[in-house]
Amino acid sequence: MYCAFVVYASRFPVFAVTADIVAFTLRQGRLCVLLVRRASSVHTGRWALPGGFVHVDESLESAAYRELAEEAGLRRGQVVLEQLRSYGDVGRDPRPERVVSVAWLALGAGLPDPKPGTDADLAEWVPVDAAIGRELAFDHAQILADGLERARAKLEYTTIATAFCEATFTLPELRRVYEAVWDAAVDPRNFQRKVLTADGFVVDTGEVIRGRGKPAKVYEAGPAVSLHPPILRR
DNA sequence: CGGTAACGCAACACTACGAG
DNA sequence: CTCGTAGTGTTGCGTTACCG
Repeated sequence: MYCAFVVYASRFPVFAVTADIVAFTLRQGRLCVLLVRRASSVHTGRWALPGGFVHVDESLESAAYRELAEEAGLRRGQVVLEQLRSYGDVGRDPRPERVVSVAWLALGAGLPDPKPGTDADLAEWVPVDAAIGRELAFDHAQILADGLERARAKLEYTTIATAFCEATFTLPELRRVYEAVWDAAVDPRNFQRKVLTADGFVVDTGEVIRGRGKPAKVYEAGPAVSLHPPILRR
């Protein structure tokens, strides 16, 4: 267990560290971000990104996973987690101590409705355009904007888009991921050619899924992590 | 028949590069 | 420098296929 009362004399000012998470998922074809309504300490009642203080005996990454679990009921394995950047502007937190936040990007496919926990009385998936319109606590609007840009850029150069899909998917489903994250239309003809020429992006399972039109081929994520050549935004 | 997906073809824009 | 060419990427059109 971590000890809340550490008797320690430092020659340097003591900083507090938090982990804040920009968690994205797709719901009804729209890119949504996880927001919680703060129930404790400062900015009570304001919407914010899920997050909280890092314990002295846990890693930064573990703290991010723990906050996702505590504030939204999300488990490891449901999301892929990547460090976004850190935020340390003086005065970014109204509390007396200096608070530095290490922000994380979490991506997951069809994540379930969040279950609010300790530090939040309400947690929900909010379409990103609506989330940007809310007055988020702290500098979370900036963190959200940075996370959104990171996610958009990662779709260009990595195979991370498959993290928004189920284990198997069709090319139109994958294309709708790009369209939702980029908030832009993607040409189906060119998209298909780019995906299939990118080495190891997707693997044909040999199955087809019968929907309204011609049966769509079913693919699964390939072994590649980075995209060669990249699929660029216009 | 209307809607959707896969596919083939070709025109067009843009860029890089070497020859003159 | 200009010009022609090759390569790459974009866009549009038509065809085939399949389902409700």
